[in-house]
Amino acid sequence: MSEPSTDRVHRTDAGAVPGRDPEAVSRFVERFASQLADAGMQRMPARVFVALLSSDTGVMTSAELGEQLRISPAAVSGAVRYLSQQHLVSREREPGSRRDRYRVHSGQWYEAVTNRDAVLRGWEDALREGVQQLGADTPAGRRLAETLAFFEFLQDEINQMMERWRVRRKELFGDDKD
Amino acid sequence: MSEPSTDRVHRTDAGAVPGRDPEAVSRFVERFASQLADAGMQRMPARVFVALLSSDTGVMTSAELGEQLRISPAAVSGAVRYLSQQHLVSREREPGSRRDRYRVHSGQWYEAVTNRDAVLRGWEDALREGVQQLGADTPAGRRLAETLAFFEFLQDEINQMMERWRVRRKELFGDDKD
DNA sequence: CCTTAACTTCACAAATTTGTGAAAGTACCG
DNA sequence: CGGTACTTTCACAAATTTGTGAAGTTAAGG
Repeated sequence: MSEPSTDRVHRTDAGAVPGRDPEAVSRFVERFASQLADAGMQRMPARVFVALLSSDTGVMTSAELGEQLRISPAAVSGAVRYLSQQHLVSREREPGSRRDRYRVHSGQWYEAVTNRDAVLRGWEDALREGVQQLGADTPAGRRLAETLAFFEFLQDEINQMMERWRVRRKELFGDDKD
Repeated sequence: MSEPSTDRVHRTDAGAVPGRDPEAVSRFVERFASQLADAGMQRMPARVFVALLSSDTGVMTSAELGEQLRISPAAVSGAVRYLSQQHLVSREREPGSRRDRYRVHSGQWYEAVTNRDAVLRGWEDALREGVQQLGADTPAGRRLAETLAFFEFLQDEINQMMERWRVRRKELFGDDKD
C-alpha cells in the first residue's frame, strides 16, 4: 500500500454517486438504527447493519465501518460477529488483500425476520411442558394450550407468507441477485 | 382475614384443582419468562405476565404477584404499568375493595403480537425518508425501497393472518369470552 | 522465515438498567 | 373528615451491559 498515485487515504467519496450528502446518510443511519435498537437489537449491530444497508455497493470493510461510525475495531468486530450469526450480513475474504469485507444481501434482511423461527420453537417447547405440568384439563392449562396453538398457527402462516413475498418481490423488482 | 370458616389462608388447594404443584408452576413461570426476556421483553414484566398466564383464574392482585414472584410492590407496579401500556394485561379496580386486580385475556396475547404495528410504521417512516435522502435512483436507495416494500407487504399480511386466526380459534376452542 | 497489516480477544472503566426501601399519593370506609 | 389499606413515585445501590485500548493471533508478501 505504497502508491501515492492511487491515493486512497481520503475515501470520503466512497460512493459512486456524486450528489450524496454524507451528513444525510449519517442522519438516516442513526435514526433507523436507533429504532431497531428500540425494538430489541443491540445498538452497535444495528448501526453497522444500517450503514451497510445504506451504502451503494452493500459492501464495506471493517475500516470503513469504523471510520463512518466512529467506533473502534473491537466494536466493529463484535458487531459483525453478531450480525453473521443472525445471518444479516455475510463476510467475504478479499483474495488479494488482508481485509475482510462485509456484505448485505437485500434478501437476508427478511430471511432474518423469518428466522424468529427458532425462538418460536423454543417458546412452544416451554408451553407444551407448561400445559403438561399444569394439567391440560385446568383453566390455566387450557389458556396455555391456546397460546401454544396460536404460535403453531403463526409459524405455519409465516412460512406461507414468505413464499408469497418471494413471488411478489419478483413482480416488483425483477429477480436480480442483489 | 379473620374468617376461619371460609379459610383462604392456605390456597394451595384452592378447591378447584387438587394436583397442582406450586413448584412446577414456578419452574414454568421462570423458564418461559426467561425465554421472553431473551427475545427482548424486560424481565419483570415477563415474569408477571407468565405468572398471570399460568394462574387458573387469569386474575391476580398485586400482593399475590409480589408473593409468588418474591418481588417488591414497587417492582409489581412497574411491571404492570408496562404490561398495561402494551395491552398485555388489563387492570380492574375491584369495587368492594382497595386492591387492583390484573387480568390476562387469552385474546390480548396475540393482539399484542399484532401491535408491533406501530413499530413497523415507525420503521417505514424512517425508510421512506432514507430513500428520499439517498436518492431513489441510487443502488442504496433501491435497496432501502425494497426493504420498505417488504415491511408494507408484511403489515398487510399480518392483518389478514390475524383475521384467519380469529376464525380458526373459534373452530378449535369455541367462542368463549376468556 | 520474518515483517507487517488486519482481525480478535481480554480486562477494565463508563454508562445504563434494574429492583429496592422509604416517602408520598389515592381512595375506600367508618 | 380522619384512618387505613393499597399503590405509585423517587433516590440510590447493585448488577449488567457496552465500548475501548492493548495485547495476542492469523495470514499475506517480501
